[in-house]
Amino acid sequence: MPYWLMKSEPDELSIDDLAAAPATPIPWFGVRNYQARNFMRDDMRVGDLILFYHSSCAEPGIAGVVEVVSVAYPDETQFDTASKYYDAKATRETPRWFNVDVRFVRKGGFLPLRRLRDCPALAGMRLLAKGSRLSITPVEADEWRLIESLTAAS
DNA sequence: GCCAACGTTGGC
DNA sequence: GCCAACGTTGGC
Repeated sequence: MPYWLMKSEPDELSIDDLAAAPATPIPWFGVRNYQARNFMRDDMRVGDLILFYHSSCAEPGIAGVVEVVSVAYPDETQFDTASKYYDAKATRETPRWFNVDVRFVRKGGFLPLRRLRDCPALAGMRLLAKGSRLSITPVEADEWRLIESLTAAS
């Protein structure tokens, strides 16, 4: 079972927002990076688990877990001229951008980025790679297990 | 607000 | 296809 990490700015969508409507599938719209899109479109499967990461905020870090509940389908916002995610080059015949739906699984003990960096066994995480800005990254099974244990202990 | 790093665009 | 310019991300 593959594991992932997805970044969200808590001002836009936080773990508490998700926890407030736990059964609701949330379309992960607005991804406008080809690598991140390809992960969703080509590699994500229903049931995959995702670390939910708070970025661009006072305390960045892992805030919880969500799961994939639909395979990827065309991101509706690319067709919406009123959306900031509108893409004039996308058409319904040849959509450019895709999103999966996710659903809340749990809110964990908050695991700050600073603590991830302190952990030698996590040094290889894609998230921590120098200059990495990808909003969706794969997580190795051993990284996932370690993060689970750190989260449980915090 | 700063700035390093990266991705995309577009002229040539 | 190259690459400079520009825009964005995201920690600090």
